[in-house]
Amino acid sequence: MTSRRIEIVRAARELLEHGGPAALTMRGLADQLQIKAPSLYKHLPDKGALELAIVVDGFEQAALAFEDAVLDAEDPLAAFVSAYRVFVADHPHVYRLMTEGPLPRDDLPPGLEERTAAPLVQATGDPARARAAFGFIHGMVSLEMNGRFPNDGNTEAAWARGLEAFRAPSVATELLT
Amino acid sequence: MTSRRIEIVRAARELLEHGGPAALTMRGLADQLQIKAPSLYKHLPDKGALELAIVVDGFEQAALAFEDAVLDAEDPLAAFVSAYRVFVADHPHVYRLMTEGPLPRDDLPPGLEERTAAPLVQATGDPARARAAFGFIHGMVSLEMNGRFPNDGNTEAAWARGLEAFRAPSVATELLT
DNA sequence: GTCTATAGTGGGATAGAC
DNA sequence: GTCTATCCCACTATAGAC
Repeated sequence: MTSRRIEIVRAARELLEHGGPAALTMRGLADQLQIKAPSLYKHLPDKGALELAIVVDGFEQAALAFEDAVLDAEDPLAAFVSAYRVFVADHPHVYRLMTEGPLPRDDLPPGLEERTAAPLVQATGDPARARAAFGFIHGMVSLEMNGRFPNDGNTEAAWARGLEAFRAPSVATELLT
Repeated sequence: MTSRRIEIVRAARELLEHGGPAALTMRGLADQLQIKAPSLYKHLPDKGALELAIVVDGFEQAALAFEDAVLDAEDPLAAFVSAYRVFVADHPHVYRLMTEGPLPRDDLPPGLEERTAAPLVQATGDPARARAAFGFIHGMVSLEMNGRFPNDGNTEAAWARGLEAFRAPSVATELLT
């Protein structure tokens, strides 16, 4: 029924991923679909709805990837970070759209944000540590994405430091403190 | 001689800070200065040069603030973070311009980037730890700026965790390990 | 579901006179 | 250093026919 809408959103996402935000225009999207721009408005109220749909898709895909990564992992935080970095590397512009600017929480499917965050909370074992880890991970991928780090060995070393700092304490470690 | 250019850049910065990136247009800037838009092009080649000038100003101001904060501080990392958060809170849109997208390194005054980063390297005592701390700090301020965190107590707790994790080891601590 | 035609807005930038 | 006049571009979105 609304399968046309799904096709449109998927095409929009490809356009965004390949050409960045500047490439995501109603005209360009219509061209890609070999229709005319005004036809899009039969399926979507406006451009904001299109961007929101891309963001929701992104969160759903990320949630699945994170859940899968943490499941049965020996080191859940390392597994989470690895999955996170893959997601960002594969869809940098979608990630930007998901994280830059305010999040339209009221328009997101209920529970989606929490679901996406849950694997990290599990991997860190503590809400405050999860938040610190989230800051670290988001900052690192953002800076990497924008080419902010020299290409020496220090970036991987920095990742390792962060993992060490925010990993949920193991039983053995807890006995020692 | 080029004092007019300085006035223009300052007005542009105010426009950006108060109205966000959408408010920074050549027309709006001209209005603010009570001149006509084409006159701006006698002082600046194009809009890119204007944005670059704002970014350079931002780095210089940040470098000064960071250097001053770390100087003689009992806890240099805490002092650095505090100064960093103040800078971002005071100039969020300038900070965005400075950090989103690639950095035009070749057009920056030589040494400015290094100078801005130096206080953090000093406060962490190690390049890899500095990079991890930078990731953490940038991620935290970005997420705070975009209203990504619930307004519970966990955000300040997360800041404290990060400080603890990336602080340069004190002599006393080193003797214990 | 798609089209044509078009409105309406806003933006960056140049030429050439004063 | 500023002006007027203007160009050219791109975009979102609507009305109404097929």
